[in-house]
Amino acid sequence: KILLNRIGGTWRGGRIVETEAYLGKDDPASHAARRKTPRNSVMFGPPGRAYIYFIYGNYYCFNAVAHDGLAGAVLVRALEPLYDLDGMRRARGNCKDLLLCKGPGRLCMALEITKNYNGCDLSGGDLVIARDKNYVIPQEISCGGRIGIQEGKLLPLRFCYKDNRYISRPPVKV
DNA sequence: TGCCTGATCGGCT
DNA sequence: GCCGATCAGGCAC
Repeated sequence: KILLNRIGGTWRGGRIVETEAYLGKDDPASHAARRKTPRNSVMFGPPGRAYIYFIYGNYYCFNAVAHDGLAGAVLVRALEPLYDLDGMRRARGNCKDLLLCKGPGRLCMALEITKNYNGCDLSGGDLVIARDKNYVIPQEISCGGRIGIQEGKLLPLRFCYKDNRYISRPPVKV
């Protein structure tokens, strides 16, 4: 799929090449591992919405809510830039094109995704996940450990195109 | 109330 | 590979 944000009438975004799954109470790394709070409430709601949170005092991370009836979401960790690269370059400052969307914080900067989008429906607004019309040949997808966490790090819940140059880090064996 | 940790990045060594 | 910036949430007390 592709992730797009319409900014000033221009669609900006790219192909989703790296994701991580976060489950509910059985996943200690998930924000939904414990009770529902104002911060994580979107993860407990209907699927197809954006769950966006602020992290490390500096960055945003974008997730798509997944399960219906169960808490869960998919973190989008990297995009292959496809649309409005000039807009991404402006939003990211002086940065190599390879790095525009290479990481969850970076892709939110490039697409100007902030907590203002938390809870929005991803199927028909400005921020959308859409079918990739240029998707042709399925690349090999690897499955491994998630990045940046301690608890739950042995669960094989990170998925990325194996040899895509835009993924944030190589696959992690678990 | 206070302390600690974290789904990160960029700069520096 | 290491480290600081920077802050919200979770938890102990």
